[in-house]
Amino acid sequence: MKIEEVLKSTVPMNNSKKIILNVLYTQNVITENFSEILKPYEISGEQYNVLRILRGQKGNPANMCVIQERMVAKTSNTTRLVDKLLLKDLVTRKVCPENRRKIEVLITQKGLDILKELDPKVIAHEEFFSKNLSSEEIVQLNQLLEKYRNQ
Amino acid sequence: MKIEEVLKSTVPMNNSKKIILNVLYTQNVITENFSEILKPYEISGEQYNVLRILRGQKGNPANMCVIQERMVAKTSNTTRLVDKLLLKDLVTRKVCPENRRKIEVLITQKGLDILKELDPKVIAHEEFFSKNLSSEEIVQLNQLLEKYRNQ
DNA sequence: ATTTTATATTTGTATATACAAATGATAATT
DNA sequence: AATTATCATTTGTATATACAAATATAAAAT
Repeated sequence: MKIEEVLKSTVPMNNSKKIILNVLYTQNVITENFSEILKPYEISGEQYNVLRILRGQKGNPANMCVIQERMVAKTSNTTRLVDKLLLKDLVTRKVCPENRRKIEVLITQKGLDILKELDPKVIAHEEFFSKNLSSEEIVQLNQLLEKYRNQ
Repeated sequence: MKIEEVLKSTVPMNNSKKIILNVLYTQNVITENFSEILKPYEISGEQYNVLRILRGQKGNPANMCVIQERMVAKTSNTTRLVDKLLLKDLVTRKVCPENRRKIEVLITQKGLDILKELDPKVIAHEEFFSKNLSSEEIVQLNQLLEKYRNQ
């Protein structure tokens, strides 16, 4: 559906505004769809993001600032996100012995197990949308978004 | 910047995942940039969205459910958004005489004045990003996002 | 050695969002 | 006419987010 129909726009809008609304609305659609997948596991999208970052570390601990700079939403409060994951035993947290300002966060086996169970569902989610596009269009969309962002 | 660089990804990712992350990250960049514009006016992006919907009504009142269905984020709590706008005298709210379940929300002159003052800044914001693309690319990006969303 | 600056993280607080339940009004059914 | 169903909105509550201030440690400067 075109963005004007989605938002039942009464006034015509130019293509620059349409991109903004299309990106915002598409993000909403993606996020809501993904939340449904995560619901049975009782973790939020942001918490999932942290777990993925930790798994990507391949056994090495990540500090809070490393997690932060790899998050999609850079402004979210990493401390409290890790708090939530800690309560569910999905991560461990300890003070870094070399630099006691830093915190070392590691994903637990339980965390890895949940990610493993989620993996096929996450791939299905990604393809649920991208299957509407040809492989050329997929590449093109990524390029256009990256070009669009570059101020 | 490519999305892998932005998120300092250690593991390679396929293009379907890249689209998800590109959309989510681009939304964040747009929203943060726009919040800066709105900051001096002390309204949030969602509140601005409501004001735009009300102006689009061209003098006709909008009910809560009309506002809701035209919002970009359909899940936000319209009642409380309108509460905030009411406190700042940017809208009026009264019970619809024909159907007392409904609420009629109208933008005030003060609301219209703020929108008018914001208009050029909003257009500049839209073009700040889209200026990176040719007019063909702008059309293409809109088409791809719309096609991508269509399940 | 002490002070200053920079870094890493946490905490406080106000606001926003998500979702279910409650309220009140109208329409449909018996 | 009374009951039930539907609709429109609000409210309660728990959680999330945004942003500034506080804390604690380390490094640099005096």
